[in-house]
Amino acid sequence: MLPKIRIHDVAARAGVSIATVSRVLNQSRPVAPELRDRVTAAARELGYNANLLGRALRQGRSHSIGLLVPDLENPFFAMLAQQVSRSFSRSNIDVYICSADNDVELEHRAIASFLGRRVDGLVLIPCDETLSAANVQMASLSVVTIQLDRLARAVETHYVGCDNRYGMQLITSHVRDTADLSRQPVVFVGAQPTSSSANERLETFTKAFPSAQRVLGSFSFEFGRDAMEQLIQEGLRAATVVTDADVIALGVIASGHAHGFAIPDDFRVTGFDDVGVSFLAQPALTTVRQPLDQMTDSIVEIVLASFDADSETDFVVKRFKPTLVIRDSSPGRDSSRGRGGGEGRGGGHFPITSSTDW
Amino acid sequence: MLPKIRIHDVAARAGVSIATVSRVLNQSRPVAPELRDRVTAAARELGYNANLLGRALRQGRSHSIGLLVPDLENPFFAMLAQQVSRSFSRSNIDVYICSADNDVELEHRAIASFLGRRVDGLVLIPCDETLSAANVQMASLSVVTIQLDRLARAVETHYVGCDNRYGMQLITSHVRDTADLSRQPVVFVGAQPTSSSANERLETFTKAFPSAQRVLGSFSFEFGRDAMEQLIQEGLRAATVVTDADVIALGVIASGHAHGFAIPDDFRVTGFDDVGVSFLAQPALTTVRQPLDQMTDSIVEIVLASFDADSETDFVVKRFKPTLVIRDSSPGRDSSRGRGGGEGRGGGHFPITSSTDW
DNA sequence: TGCGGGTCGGTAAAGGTTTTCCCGCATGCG
DNA sequence: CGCATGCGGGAAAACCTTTACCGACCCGCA
Repeated sequence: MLPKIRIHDVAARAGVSIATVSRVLNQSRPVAPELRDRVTAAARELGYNANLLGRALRQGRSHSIGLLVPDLENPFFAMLAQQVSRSFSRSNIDVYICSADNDVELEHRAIASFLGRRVDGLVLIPCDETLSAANVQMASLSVVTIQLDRLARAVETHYVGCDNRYGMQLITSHVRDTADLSRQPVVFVGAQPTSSSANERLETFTKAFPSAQRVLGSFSFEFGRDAMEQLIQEGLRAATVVTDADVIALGVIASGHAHGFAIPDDFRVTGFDDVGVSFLAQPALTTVRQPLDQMTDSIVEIVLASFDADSETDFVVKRFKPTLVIRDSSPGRDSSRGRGGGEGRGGGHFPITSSTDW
Repeated sequence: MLPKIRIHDVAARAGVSIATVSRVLNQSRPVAPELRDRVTAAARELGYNANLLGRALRQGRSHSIGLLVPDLENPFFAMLAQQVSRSFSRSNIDVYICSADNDVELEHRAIASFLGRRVDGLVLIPCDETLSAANVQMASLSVVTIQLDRLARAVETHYVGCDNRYGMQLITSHVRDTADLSRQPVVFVGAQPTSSSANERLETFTKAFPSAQRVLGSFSFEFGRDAMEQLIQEGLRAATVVTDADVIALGVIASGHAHGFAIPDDFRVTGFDDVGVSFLAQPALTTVRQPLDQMTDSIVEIVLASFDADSETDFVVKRFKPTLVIRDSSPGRDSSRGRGGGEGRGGGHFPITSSTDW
């Protein structure tokens, strides 16, 4: 490996002091044009790449933030991660992503590392509403911390997420309006309420359908499939299956198909999140979409604001309204459009999107 | 935010020198039991968290590696990223993930940042076989660099991937063995050969079916859908659609369904990668699976080896054999198992897995 | 009792950068 | 012509840690 060139080498080559080099490269103070040119030339010729450890150590800022997700294989978190990076790419802040692999212990290690490396901010999607509290707490004591999507309530931080209750109400209203509940009773298949999102969605569902059967597990394809498997085993032959995540819904649909049932004729199914694949499921999945770009843009805003304002500002809590996306897995009353579904998310245009007043 | 405690503070509290504290915390030299206890106690009480910037600066090692993926929304890369993290989690090396968002310019910035932060290694999935070469080159000059899945041939580095030619041959043999090609002619839908994976797969396919029609685009659901849309528009009514990625295949299937075709009766479809959702597509997708865990384990091995061996070792090139996973989108001759597909990847057991001698 | 060697603690340097502080020079104004 | 001011450059401190080096002490042995 090539010997690393230090700012000292550039200074020597340009025949100036290291202070001058630093000033030129960071434009932190005006430098005479001639020297400036000599320095830039020297830096270019040597292929100088500043040691960001030294810089960060001196400045007390690393120009980076950490993003910790519970699990990258969950397409919703992958989308979220991609979108966070994208929103920050316009600033000069690097985003570094870590996966906690759904393990509170790994989550702890990752946060400790991030803090040790002096990230300027931390965006966390806590694994567990209660067990992650200590981890989030640790983070928030050292650096501006934003909880995303999921919230460990025990500790006060900034929070950006969607209004899960509202989202689930969109679903339950839709179901009530369009399904024949006597023929297709409502069943809930969702994650255990160990995360705030799951909690809020489940709670809202239960309020709407207090006596409905509920099967609880994890946010995964496998659980959705297994839960449906179980329901069918128990003799269920028709239902409106409300889930709290697209990944689960996709598992449910797959299992339904595997047993020869028709969707939505036998089982109507709804999801949550509007993950990439959902619009090309068979049939395309009715779901609720979170405005990810707005959410992640507001994260950038919070982080940047925290840099200027040394003054202790209040914690920002942003809950974005999701929108209902009706597709064929649970069609609306005017389901006259046959087996449509070619519209997709590619063009960004969805013909049927309700945003019911609240 | 709390004022950060430095090693100096711990030393003061324990009534020892900072050297002693460092020695206790890193176990770099024996320390008298009594002092040791005083130090650990002090560190715990103060909640000391070492500044890893200072440590890295001094040691010349950051105990971290960077992983750069082209796009996290592509579930294959998300899987890969998760698996890389997992393989490294047993070592004491942190994995930091960045997305290049399919942009060679962003890829450059990300690599430069990683290098500036003095990562101990870099795992790269280059965006583009040729355009990324300069970026990979830059990385490989400073730090042990491993190209993963995709290869920018122009620059010599370690490489870990799967044998794409072999994988595509598994597919083409399977197609030849099981499809009625007079009724369902072969069509290829895949990514432009701007990445080595796409290139190798396309080339192998073309060798097997020189005169087959080919539609080229990008590794995305949307492209798969649009390509199929186009084919149907052009009058295609039945075919064996070979793709070079599951994401594309899923788009193809969706579009086929949208137009009322039956799969595999009208269109047989095959994928590549065996991404999480593929087994619960309707019908479950025939594809080729890469042994991800072996691949990422070997990455860890290469990185660790590069630490000990100061001697310049040869570049490691590992191509793992993928395995064919036959499912219902392109069933084998003995398609007696109805609409099976409930087996999934959950249990890790796949009844039909061929690993043809080579 | 004296001395050599081993053990362990402290002091200080080093790692690469930014930034404060100071100094010299030139310019402008009185 | 003298003084004040301002601009721009350099020396050195600071950020936080690890580690090489030194010195002190203790033990055992002669």
